[in-house]
Amino acid sequence: MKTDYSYIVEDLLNWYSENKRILPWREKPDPYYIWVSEIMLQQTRVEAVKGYFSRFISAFPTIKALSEAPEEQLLKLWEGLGYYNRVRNMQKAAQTIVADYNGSLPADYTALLKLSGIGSYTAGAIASIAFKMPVPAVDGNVLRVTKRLSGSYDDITQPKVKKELETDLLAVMPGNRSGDFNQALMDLGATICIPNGKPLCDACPLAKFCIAFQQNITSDLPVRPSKKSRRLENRTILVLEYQDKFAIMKRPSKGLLAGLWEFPNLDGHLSIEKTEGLLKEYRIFSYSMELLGSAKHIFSHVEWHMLGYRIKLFSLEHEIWDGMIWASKKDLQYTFTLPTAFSAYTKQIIAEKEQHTKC
DNA sequence: AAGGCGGGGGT
DNA sequence: ACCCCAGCCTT
Repeated sequence: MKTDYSYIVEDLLNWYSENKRILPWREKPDPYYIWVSEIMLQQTRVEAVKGYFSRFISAFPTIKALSEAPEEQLLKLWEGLGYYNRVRNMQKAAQTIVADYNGSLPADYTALLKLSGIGSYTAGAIASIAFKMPVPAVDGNVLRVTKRLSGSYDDITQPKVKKELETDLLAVMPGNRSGDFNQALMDLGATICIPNGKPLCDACPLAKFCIAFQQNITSDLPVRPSKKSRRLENRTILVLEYQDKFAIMKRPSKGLLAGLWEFPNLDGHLSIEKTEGLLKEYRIFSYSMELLGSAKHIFSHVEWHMLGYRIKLFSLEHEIWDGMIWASKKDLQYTFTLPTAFSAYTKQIIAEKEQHTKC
């Protein structure tokens, strides 16, 4: 079903000229900056990205610098932002750009789309904002705004629905201000036609065109089927300490939190007795143990209920687990990337006063 | 087409 | 609790 959006263009652009948000990546129209911001913004709110963007650009001022970065440093700069494959894909794309495009992003929608981590939304955003090409950039904001405008009950999780909208918007892209048009839809979605709570239709420049507003059905749109429920996992976290260093291990290279570091942890909630038994199996006899209490972390599709033990070793004669390393407090702060899931335990360590074994 | 993949803020 | 966020990749 085709929908005509030509009637919104002028009012939307006028509204954007007066009301656009001031954002760090809007200060200089460098395609590299636009790209970094768009990757960070995938499924992530503007407010969360602000603190990461400038630090990342300072650390890697050019695509070449990004292409050569050590993975550990990349992940550390991404720590807490989530969806860590985004930054690995971005580096892979940076290497392609250095090899195939002389270190500059191609001003070509199809070429952008082929780069790792760039889908139809991000290709459209870079092409229109950085290169002024007349292509749409359809994200969650744009889907919400347009489905309310047209009063459509389409399921916006269907790829077909997004493709149709891209076609409809392509037909009305303003040739001279395509980037502004795309960003206007997103700013409107983020500040007026908001996702949670009542939209601010009184302040909306498009209310006079909006079917959802006229029919008072904004709270029903857009339509998105409810998500699958999460599965619960109980885990036991071992904060092993020896001479002011802490045991950490690298997670597998695939799956949840791939390649990040973590405290040794086990499936299920282990009692004190079970944990003592486990330590005996590993031939650890000289230690003190303290119950750290529980912590919860919610991912989109899993929920961890964690129980922690702080175990201070008084002697260490042998390896405990393959691949385990001992990290100082500074290493935990500045070098290794630990997911936020463990923050209840890491924060406690970082906050402790420096221990002085001497004197 | 469906599911995996983080973390946080709003209601 | 449940919602969704400047989505993309793999299966």
